Amino acid sequence: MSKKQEPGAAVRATIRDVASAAKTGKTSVSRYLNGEKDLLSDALKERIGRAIALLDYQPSQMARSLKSGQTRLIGLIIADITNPYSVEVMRGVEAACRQEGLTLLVCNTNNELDQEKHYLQLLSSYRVDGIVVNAVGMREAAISTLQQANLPMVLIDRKVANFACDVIGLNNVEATQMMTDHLLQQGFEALLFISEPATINTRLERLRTFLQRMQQSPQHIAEQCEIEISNTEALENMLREFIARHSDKRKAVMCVNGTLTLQVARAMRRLGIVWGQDIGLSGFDELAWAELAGVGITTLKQPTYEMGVAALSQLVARIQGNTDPVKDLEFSGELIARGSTAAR
Amino acid sequence: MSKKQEPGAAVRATIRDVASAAKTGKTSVSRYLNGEKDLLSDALKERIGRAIALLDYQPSQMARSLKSGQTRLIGLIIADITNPYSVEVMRGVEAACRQEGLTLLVCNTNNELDQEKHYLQLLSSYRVDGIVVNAVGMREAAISTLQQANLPMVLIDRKVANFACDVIGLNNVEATQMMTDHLLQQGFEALLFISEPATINTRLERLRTFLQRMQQSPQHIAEQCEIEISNTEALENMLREFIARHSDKRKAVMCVNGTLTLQVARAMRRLGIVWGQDIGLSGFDELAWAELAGVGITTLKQPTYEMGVAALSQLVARIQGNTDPVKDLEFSGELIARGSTAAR
DNA sequence: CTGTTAGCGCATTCAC
DNA sequence: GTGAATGCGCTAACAG
Repeated sequence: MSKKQEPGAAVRATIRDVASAAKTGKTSVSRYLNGEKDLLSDALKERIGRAIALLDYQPSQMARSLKSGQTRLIGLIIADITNPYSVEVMRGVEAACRQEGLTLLVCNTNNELDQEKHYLQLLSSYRVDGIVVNAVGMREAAISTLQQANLPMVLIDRKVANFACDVIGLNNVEATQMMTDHLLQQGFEALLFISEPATINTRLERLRTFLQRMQQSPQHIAEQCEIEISNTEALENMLREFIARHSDKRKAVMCVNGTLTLQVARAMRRLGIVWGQDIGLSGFDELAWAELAGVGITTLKQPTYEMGVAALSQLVARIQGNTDPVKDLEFSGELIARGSTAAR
Repeated sequence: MSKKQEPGAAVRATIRDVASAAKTGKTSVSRYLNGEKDLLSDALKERIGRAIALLDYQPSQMARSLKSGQTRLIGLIIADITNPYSVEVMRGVEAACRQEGLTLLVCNTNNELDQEKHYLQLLSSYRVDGIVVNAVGMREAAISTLQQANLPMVLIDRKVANFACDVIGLNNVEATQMMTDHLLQQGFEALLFISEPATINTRLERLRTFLQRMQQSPQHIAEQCEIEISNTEALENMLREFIARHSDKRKAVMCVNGTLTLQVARAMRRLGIVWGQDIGLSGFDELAWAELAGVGITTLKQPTYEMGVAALSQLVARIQGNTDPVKDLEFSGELIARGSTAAR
């Protein structure tokens, strides 16, 4: 039973190898790596340093974490990495992690509950110090798993029912009012709120606020619909019908998020409907290409980066033992008006 | 010294706790979790199952991996998560991982060499089974680190000089020829190749092919320039001058990647230059909004998802001990012609 | 069928 | 200053 090795698996030097190569004990090597200080004689330090370089030794974080119980790792679970919104938030979290000397591990759940559960489980079992979660939904199935893993956690954008946890998100009421008021001010008379069927609080809050606001202007028409984002046909029909229904009025649509805005714009393009002319178009989430699409698309920009930073900051506080009551951190959005909602 | 606990850190039950709660030994619990099979009596299985549920026990992957030396973890290092191209590749890698029962950990280096080194080190020290890398650059600094970590690795898109490693990428020669030929066929007479200064092979190959192809049509003008993506002013000047220089000719630009195409389009918009009319516009990488930007932007679409799948597939082969000579897997791109390069 | 034992690689008392 | 011994949580031989 000599040092037989698998074809691909290289031999990893251990602390023991280094110790014997440096003709010393494991303790000194460990000290060299951590405490270091001045507890070692120069001669020993020299020998150990050479041995490490020679063997290309890398301490095993596995073993190290097992011993210490600390990983300095943060998990970020994202529902849809395809969404630029999420990516921007991630960048904020990442920058903040670096600041704190933490390392970020990102997991994409692809909007699937199974995956969310899997990653939650995984990160927990690897004993990350904390998790930032952009939850898939607020259905019950996820909740149990989330509660089960009782480690510091912060939610982003989407809340989870019956789960007490800090949440970082947009001030949806304020934002939706801004957007609705903007459309009304620009002279639109019939408004359509388009959303996906997902049962997330973000969608519900925006929709509710929209409807409430519209009730204050009974002379205007408020409609809403839910469509599967991938069902292009349904989307097209919906737009066509909305326009036909209000042929004599100035119409506008409001999309609940950026991904949807993209699909709606595409559908309009296919149908030959021109935003800013035939119809008003606006949506939540800023889009990098918003100004390039025809006369430009009006968006509601979220301070995504700052939100990411705030999420990590709150998480770190929890990790450090902060036990204040659960907080709901709401950020203000910014309306960026473009040609798609220009007044007549 | 009783069970004193830190404020935030919850007590995690260990296998020993479960064993004693179930009035049995650790081995049986371990068996229950792994081998399971039918080595356990029903009564014992019952007891253990209850104990696990009661204590909310979750085995520590740390300890488990330490013992087995296997993590079933794959690391993905991405240079710029902001780039939709990377995200699409990630989705392919992810799907393939799921297929193989592997778990993907994503790290974003933000195009910083330091971060790349850090993550490489980290993933290696956590003994992931393999790494898929979208390298920051091909400068020497990175190479040493890459070589140091001698664990299965596959490169995506960008090669690293002097580092023998499988690479999955686009067939840049073919793709560039397609794009160049397309522009010439559409009647453009002066072509400008715009790229970022980064020293990555992808850029160089595309540029080289472009210049070579243009040499075969001496009657046409070929120019090239490098600009910092964040330097909007330089970009605008460059465009203005190119247009002024060839006022009597049909002109077109070719952007080396999608991020750049976005910036170029923005700059044109600011300058009042209309693509498809004043100038031709095309770029590598498909863009979700390409058809929405004015008359549409011509792009060269890469089979990103498939590339991600292929990358993981090759990595798995290496992990399983495949020692074939290093491969260069090149995928064919697809030219998607849109209004921005329409013939007169 | 089930429990005891011995490490995986490392950090850490505690002696020398 | 330095090193031997112990245990983190878990798996796998090896006995009963």
